[in-house]
Amino acid sequence: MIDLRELREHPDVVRASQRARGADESLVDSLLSADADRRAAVSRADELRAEQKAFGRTVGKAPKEERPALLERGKELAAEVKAAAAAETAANEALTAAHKAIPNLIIDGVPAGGEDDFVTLKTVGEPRQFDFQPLDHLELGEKLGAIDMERGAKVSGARFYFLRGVGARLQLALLNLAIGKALAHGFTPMVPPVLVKPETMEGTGFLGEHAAEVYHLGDDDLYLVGTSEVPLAGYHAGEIIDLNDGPIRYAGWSSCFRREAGSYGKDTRGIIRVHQFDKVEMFVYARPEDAAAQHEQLLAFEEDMLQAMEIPYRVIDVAAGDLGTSAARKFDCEAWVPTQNAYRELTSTSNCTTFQARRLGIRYRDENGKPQVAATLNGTLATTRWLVAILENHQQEDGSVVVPQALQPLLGTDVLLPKQ
RNA sequence: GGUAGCGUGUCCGAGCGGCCUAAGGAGCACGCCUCGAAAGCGUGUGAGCGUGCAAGCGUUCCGUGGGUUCAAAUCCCACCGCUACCGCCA
Repeated sequence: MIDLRELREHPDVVRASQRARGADESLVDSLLSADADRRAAVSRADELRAEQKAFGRTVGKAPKEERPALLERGKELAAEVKAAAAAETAANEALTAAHKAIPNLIIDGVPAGGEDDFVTLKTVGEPRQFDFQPLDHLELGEKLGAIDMERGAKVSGARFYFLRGVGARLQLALLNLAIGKALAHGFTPMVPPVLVKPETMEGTGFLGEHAAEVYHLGDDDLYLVGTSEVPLAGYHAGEIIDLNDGPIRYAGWSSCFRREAGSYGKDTRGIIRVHQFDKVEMFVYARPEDAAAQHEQLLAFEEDMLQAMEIPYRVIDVAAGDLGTSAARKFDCEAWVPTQNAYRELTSTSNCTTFQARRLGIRYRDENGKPQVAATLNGTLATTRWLVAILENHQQEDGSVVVPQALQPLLGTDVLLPKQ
């Protein structure tokens, strides 16, 4: 949720943000009037409650014979207070609805427009020229005995898979490397719950436009997380955290679950787009003034991992209309996938400024000891999808795959060989 | 899953219908005392919302949500959590 004080003082900034996102500008005026309505309702209810309270005290002190008359007036007051309280509740609900309808304010410099209006910030490495016909990751994975989609489908359905043998080991090595690097950067490793309560899922903003993406267990009213961002953001919900020693940073390792509703027919081959995958995710709580610098750092850590995998990639500044509700800015790293002749997203880091923390009630004390809303950020350090880029970019003509140097100690080999 | 007990401020803990604007203690902060410290003494010590330039004022918050009442931390109902015991279980 955006800052209402900011909205009252600079509604034009909010309008401009909406415009850049291609979102509805009139929502800004709806929110302004809902805000004014609520404040009027609060004032009225407060006044009536004060009157009732004072009156109630006089009843308590009054001599018995005067009470019946006073009780009469008391009942009237009670009815008025009840009505005013109901009006206040309604005004609050209307405000919340209008408030949730507006996505985060974009940061200056974010490109306007939709999915295709991103700006490429840099390109690192050269796409490799093959002197043979490269295989796609699934063919390679099958030759290596690393990926089994058919049995994944047999056991669980479409978009499920087994990683086996060197495939399973490759993923474990990759995620371990990510955790090791995170640890070296001062992150606290976390293995979070992957089932969360409605209020946690709601608070992180995933039940808005992405509601159809989320698995829900009806019998228990719990949600399967699509990223450990959800439990890691919920971790400090409702708390006043201590940021005096700098940002609080976690690296979560979890399985992630996505329904992939609406993506029928897209990326149906292999493990690019699946219902379940594993991920190491960075999550940062920071003072708002430190958020932009933290964002740059998260991006740098992602690039460091990609470089360790020796994969060509580019970094894009995602356009406003493609940011999602909570993000004020988002950088994606896209790795070169040879058989698709395209860059595909491997990491995504978002600066959510105070938007997510406001909804979750995450605050810190400023230098005056006053509680202030914190900023939150997140970024990907490694996922199952990385295997696609690793396998394809490092394949050799005989179907073997060279292991990136950084993973060799973890795998105990410098090359993965096809099964005979 | 069942039964019982319990959920109060940073923490401990009293309170069991109106004087709760929440006792008392601990902790913390500041001041006095001291060469310095401890002890002692004094003062202060939450969050949200509204209003105001501000000091302040008003209101809400005693696990959560409903209800009873002129009036609820206090009574009633439901839910959640914790603890103990019983049952079941990888």
